[in-house]
Amino acid sequence: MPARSIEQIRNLCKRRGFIFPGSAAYGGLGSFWDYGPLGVEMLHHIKRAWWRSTVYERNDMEGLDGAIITSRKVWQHSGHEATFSDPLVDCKKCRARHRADHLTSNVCPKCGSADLTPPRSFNLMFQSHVGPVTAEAGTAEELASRVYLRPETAQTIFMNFKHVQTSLRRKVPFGVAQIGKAFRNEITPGNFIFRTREFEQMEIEFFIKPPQFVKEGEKTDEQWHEEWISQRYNWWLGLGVDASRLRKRAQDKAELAHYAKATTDLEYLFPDFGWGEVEGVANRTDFDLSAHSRDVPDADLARLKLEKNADSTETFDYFDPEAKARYIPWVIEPSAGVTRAMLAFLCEAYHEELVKEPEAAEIEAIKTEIPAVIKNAQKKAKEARKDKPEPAASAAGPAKFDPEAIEAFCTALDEMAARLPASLLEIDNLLEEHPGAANLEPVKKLKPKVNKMAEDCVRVVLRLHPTLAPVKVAIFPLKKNAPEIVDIAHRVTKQLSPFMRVQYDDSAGIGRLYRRQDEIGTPFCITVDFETLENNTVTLRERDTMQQTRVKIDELKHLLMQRLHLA
RNA sequence: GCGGGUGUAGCUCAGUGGUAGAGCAUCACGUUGCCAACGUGAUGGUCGUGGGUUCGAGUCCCAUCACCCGCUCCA
Repeated sequence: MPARSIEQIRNLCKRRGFIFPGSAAYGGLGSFWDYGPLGVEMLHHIKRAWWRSTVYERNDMEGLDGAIITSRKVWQHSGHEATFSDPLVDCKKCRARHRADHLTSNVCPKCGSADLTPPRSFNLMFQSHVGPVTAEAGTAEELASRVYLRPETAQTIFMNFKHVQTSLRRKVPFGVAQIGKAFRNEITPGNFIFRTREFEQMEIEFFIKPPQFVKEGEKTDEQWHEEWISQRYNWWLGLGVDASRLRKRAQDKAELAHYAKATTDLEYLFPDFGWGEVEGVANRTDFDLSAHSRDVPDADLARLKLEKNADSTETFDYFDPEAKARYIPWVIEPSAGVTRAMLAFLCEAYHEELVKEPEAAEIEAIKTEIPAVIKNAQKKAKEARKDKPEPAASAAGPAKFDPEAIEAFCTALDEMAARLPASLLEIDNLLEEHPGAANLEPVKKLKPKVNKMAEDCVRVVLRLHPTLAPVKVAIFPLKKNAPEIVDIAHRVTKQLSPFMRVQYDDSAGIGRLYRRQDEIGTPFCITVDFETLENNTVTLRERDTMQQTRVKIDELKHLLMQRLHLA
């Protein structure tokens, strides 16, 4: 069972050095996060896996790394400046939100109240200025020096379409991949690293023939779109996401962005907030390249609802030597979030498992206690049903005791109790999370007992795909007071270090050392023991199965490189 | 931005106006022959921040910030 809540992931991330709150010493800065030693490893692995699959393993892709700070003109002509910045006012009384420039007076059109917030600019782009500027906002001088932190990496790919095409002598169809940071001043960030104001994208602009130039037997824009959707979908599955928690969802007409002919989102089923977009694959047509081009036929401008671009010095077209024609290519854009990917992979990998049989006597004690809890709960449910006409469940909030929830809770608890001890973790979770369990006194008494027992018998393990694991191998001496064993453990560490991230640890008993590594998803642990002294073999312990095999030290590197997909 | 909640040691939390606490974690020493062992000791907190009430504030009041939940928003 993957993570039950984002909170679990957030705690683990902080405790074990994946992700820390940003600017923490000064009280934190809303929704900015710093990636710790393990987080940065994982980010690198995600990005490398993406780059390998989209650039190295194809023959029709090139890479790019564009500047983050970009001319204001880029975003004027891409359409972002206009669509990203409305001055809005809120009515404090009825909470309706209106565009300030649509108001005819200082009165809310909905309820007539004059109690409005001052207009706030909802420009989602972070801006700055190049050079020393003292000019007042909005003046020609200020606008001339204004720059934006890119809100997506895509536009810098468009700006470089011709550079890449000519310098690498590419023929359409081909694509350009970019990984990099993007910034959006989101009104409502949240859900840990799911929506943040600073984030990282992995984007591809794949340039293809416009429909009218597609010949018999060549792929249409729709076919390319489909191909990329399935290509990208499979990438997620290949890195360990279960198909039951990953879906393709085609956006309907109303949802589509102004530039897109079609978009399919890849969504992951997160705990707490459910399906969330981790990647979008859009058919952007020739909108973007046309928008940045100087010479575009009027008919195309009209079709794309674009103004003529007098600022641009370029036309982003392509001479097709076969068709002997010049055209502005269409674009398929697979655009994934690095940080969202990390959250999805962590949620997917998080598991709590029973690894020890609980004490039979304690299980019996709980078994006898549960029927009493159920009986009491049912009594409460009955009382609550009687009280229902009371205003308990009114606008003030949900009732303290919801009879239906309580009954559902009782049914579930009864079923689980029959399956003890195997269901210990489920019961622990049920007592903690089920709405029907809230506020019940006997539950409050039972909870710590179950929780304690569960904690004693459980291990937390990140079943990360080996490619994504921040630490690949941990190396322990079985006994840290045996110098000859410690010595070999150090030597093995040194031997493997150039090829993979390894961790040497001798600061606890062997069991604890294993658990620590399980919690950060280390696929393999190596233990140097007394047998090593006799025959030069070590114990190789696997994270997922906890099984141990003996491996010759000489063969370790080769074996690990294979098992970790490094060779 | 609105409503509700939370904020005390690295983590989980206790502490209802009178000397800042526990468990876990971390570190050191000893012990330890494979899945969260044990002993001894140590480190660690201006109680989110700022103001106020009070002889005295972690505790009461005001403001502010951050996070969580729900709205709103999300080209």
